[in-house]
Amino acid sequence: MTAPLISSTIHAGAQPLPSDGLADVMSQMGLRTTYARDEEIFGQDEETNLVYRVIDGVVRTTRLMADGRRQIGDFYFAGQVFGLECGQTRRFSAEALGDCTIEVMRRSTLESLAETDPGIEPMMMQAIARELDRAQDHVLLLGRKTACERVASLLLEVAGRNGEDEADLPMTRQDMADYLGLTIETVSRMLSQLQSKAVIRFRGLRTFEVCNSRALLRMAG
Amino acid sequence: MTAPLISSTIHAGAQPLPSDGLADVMSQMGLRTTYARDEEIFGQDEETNLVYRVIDGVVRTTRLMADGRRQIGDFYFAGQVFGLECGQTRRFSAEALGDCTIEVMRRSTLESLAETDPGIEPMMMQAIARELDRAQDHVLLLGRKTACERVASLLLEVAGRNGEDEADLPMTRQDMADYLGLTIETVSRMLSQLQSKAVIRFRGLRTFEVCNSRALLRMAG
DNA sequence: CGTTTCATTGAGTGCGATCAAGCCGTGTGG
DNA sequence: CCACACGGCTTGATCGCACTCAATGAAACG
Repeated sequence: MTAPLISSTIHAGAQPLPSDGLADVMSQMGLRTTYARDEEIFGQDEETNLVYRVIDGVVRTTRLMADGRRQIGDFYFAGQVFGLECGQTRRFSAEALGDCTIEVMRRSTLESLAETDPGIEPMMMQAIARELDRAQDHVLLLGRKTACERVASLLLEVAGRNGEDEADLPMTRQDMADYLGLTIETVSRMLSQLQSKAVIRFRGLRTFEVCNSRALLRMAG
Repeated sequence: MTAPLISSTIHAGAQPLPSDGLADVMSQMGLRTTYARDEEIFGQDEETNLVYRVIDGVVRTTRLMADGRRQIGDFYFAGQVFGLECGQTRRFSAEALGDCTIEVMRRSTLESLAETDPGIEPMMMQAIARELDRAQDHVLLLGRKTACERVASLLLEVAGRNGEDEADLPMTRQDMADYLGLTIETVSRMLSQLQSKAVIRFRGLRTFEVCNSRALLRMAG
């Protein structure tokens, strides 16, 4: 029986948003900003002197190749911290999927807090650890899963986020495609296919219901 | 001008191996073990109570899907730390590519050191940060690069490792394929193609020379 | 109502996978 | 020493999944 390498020493009280320790600290210090749909929150190659947290809305991090090919690194939902990087310059840009409220704080503030509070650094580590776990799942998805498995995996993730039977896709088909390493047409076809197999059912373009979660889980690989 | 979030407070002296701060600590405490080719160093779902460092040889981390599809997460060369995870159980297994010497230490030892030495935790963070950066590069490679670009990217990485004109591929074609999300046949074809374009030239099956590094860089995307 | 943007669907193509044969270096036993 | 087997790699032929190109449908918006 070993203790976890990283464990928060600050415990959160009741909170309106899903939270981790780092989010708690930020909520005491951060300034709020709003961003419009597709507005850039930070750009590739900018300095990493700010750390962010989603209050409302959804954020994506993206990377562009010279010829315009785009890869989405991750999506960040309400309560999640993003933009905490270790290097000097950003490796991704971040944009608002739709209208967003974001909390910002200086990284240096976090650092000086860490000098007196020994609980801060493990928390930052945990935030990065989550990034790493997700990136590694992403690698398996992109390296070895079929188009159908990729789409099913994303739907599972989104559906798991709000435990209800109805789930909301906050991103466009293009965003899904750029996250899954596919094209919009393939994403659309796989969604239709999953629907024709009665695994999911779409209510609107962005709202779906999981009809057979066992099948969806199996199809996600 | 902001200070880096993570900066080592212990500076390495002259060392025979490429090193980071964490490696220095381990070299004072770790026990050495040898592993034969393809021998498992740790397995998926094991506890994460040990941390490793490559002394000699090369290590790969791999992930298997239920039906046997394999994805290699990364390769670790002499001097690099691996197996430092944040969760309780391992998300990858690790095996020796060829015969290997590995240094092992208990994670709990590292943790207790961290309590007295404030330099340890930033160092662990840096080790994880490197993992994250590499995982994110890997995501772009798998999500948006062509077969040729993927192979070129890997060759660049390997060639960059030893600055000489001749570089050594420590892994089999199958390992390359499972890292790049391709098949051995495609890897082989791309290597032949790069050779026919006089971008690289093979001396043996595992030894190549970069003839046109500009072209290789361009082809890596 | 028209315009614009986003999504679906169809037809055809092509990149990388699959299936299969052969090559080559290495090791083993006669 | 050669004969043979074996594993790793290459090359060829063919297949099929996902991409591309194109048309249509469906919302959102002025």
